[in-house]
Amino acid sequence: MSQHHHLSHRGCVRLVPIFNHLTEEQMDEIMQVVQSTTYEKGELIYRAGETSEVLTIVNKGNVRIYRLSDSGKEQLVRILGPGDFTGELALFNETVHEHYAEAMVNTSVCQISRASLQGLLEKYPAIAMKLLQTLSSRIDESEQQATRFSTESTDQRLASYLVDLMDPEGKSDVVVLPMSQKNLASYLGTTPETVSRKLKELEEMNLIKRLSTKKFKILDEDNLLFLD
Amino acid sequence: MSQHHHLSHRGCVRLVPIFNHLTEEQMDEIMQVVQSTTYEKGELIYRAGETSEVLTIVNKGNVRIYRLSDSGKEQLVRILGPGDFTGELALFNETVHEHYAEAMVNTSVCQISRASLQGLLEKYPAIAMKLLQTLSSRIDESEQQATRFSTESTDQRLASYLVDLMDPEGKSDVVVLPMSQKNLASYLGTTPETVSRKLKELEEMNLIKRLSTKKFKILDEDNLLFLD
DNA sequence: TATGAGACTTGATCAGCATCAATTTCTATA
DNA sequence: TATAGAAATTGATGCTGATCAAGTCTCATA
Repeated sequence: MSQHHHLSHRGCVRLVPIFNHLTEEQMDEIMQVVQSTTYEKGELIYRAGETSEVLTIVNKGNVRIYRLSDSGKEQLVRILGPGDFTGELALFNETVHEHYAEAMVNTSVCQISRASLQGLLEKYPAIAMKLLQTLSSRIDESEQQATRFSTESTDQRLASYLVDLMDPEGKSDVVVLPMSQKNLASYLGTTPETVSRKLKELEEMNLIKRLSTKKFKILDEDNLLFLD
Repeated sequence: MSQHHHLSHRGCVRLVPIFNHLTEEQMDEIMQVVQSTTYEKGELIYRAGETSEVLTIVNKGNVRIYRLSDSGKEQLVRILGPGDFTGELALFNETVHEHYAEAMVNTSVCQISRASLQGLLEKYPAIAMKLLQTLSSRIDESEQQATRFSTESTDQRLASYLVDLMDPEGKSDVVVLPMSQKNLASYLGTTPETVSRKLKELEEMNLIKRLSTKKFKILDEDNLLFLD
């Protein structure tokens, strides 16, 4: 693991929703206690089974969070971008990680220790509220994902995913897959072969149009959500 | 909705992990701000789409939390018992509920408003830590559930579920299904017919033995987790 | 710009499980 | 304890999507 301590934690603190509502002075105070670290593409930030004393916040780059099922199959849980954090389970519950966290590209993160965070929470209850908000939303997303797995067909999951990718303002009907079809398949709980076939089907039904390998135009949002 | 305000909130506050680490005086203080309410069997405590200002803590009884998928199918998310709480998404994020919460039997709950809770969090940061712990664990459970849906067969999910039911001390190898096969099917993302058939298969493989309708003896824990 | 490795596509096959339908068993309550 | 309504079982059938295999395409790098 390559660690470089430098002075640009500023981004981290300023970036994250859990801190960026604070005043300048307060953010400066937080910067005192965060540690900056970088990881090379492919490096693991943590592994399932390890303990840890820190919350990890992505500053620059992307991190792939995945799980192994009891039977050893890999499932992509989510992809972190700048401002997202991970490691809360091991941190708050003082247990081991259940995930693997892997840098997808060269990535810089900030880390804050349990003790420091606890101090901040006591001093600034607003931070706790932000954390509670974020975690509640994550529960919601994860439950929604579970519900989709258990009640919807692969077509529908893929179609919902494409619609979710559209920018919420609806300004653009062009979406770009943020990951390979292999990772997408893992995220959607299917295989790369099936993703490829289903994308083709959706195109044949004139619901989407492929613009390039990873770029698609959404032609008919309503019917995408109404498959079957 | 039948609401009875009475004086026995005591149980609620004493019961929940998020409060029961406090001193007697502190718990008394909290009792001042919680409201007790009862729901009859079958009553909805809240619906998806509603807003709400309260966190709901189960005092006595059971509450079924379920979701509807985009296409309208019902999925059981979890079942609350005494000490469990719900409503955090709508409360913390000031959005609408994404769930339905239904009393499975006559149930009494305590509710605490956003404003009161916020006050408590500021005064007692330890409560925030407990909430963060609980929510982190829930994320973990939900992600694990999603992973099981996406990577494991119905047999395996059912078998894992039975093993999870065993008391963690491993003192007893007899488990009792806490819900109907219909609800279990919904929880596991399958159909009642399939649950029935798979239970029969597991019994024919001598991995479990049915003692009564809802009671099973686990004969071979290791192989239950090693199906295939 | 050549080349190899990984990403994606396409085809053929087949197992798992949903669905529909018909009983049988359980259980709450009169 | 009788009985209706719900829950669970069992059977028959068909579809979805996994798997294996054999390509083709893309792109980073020498």
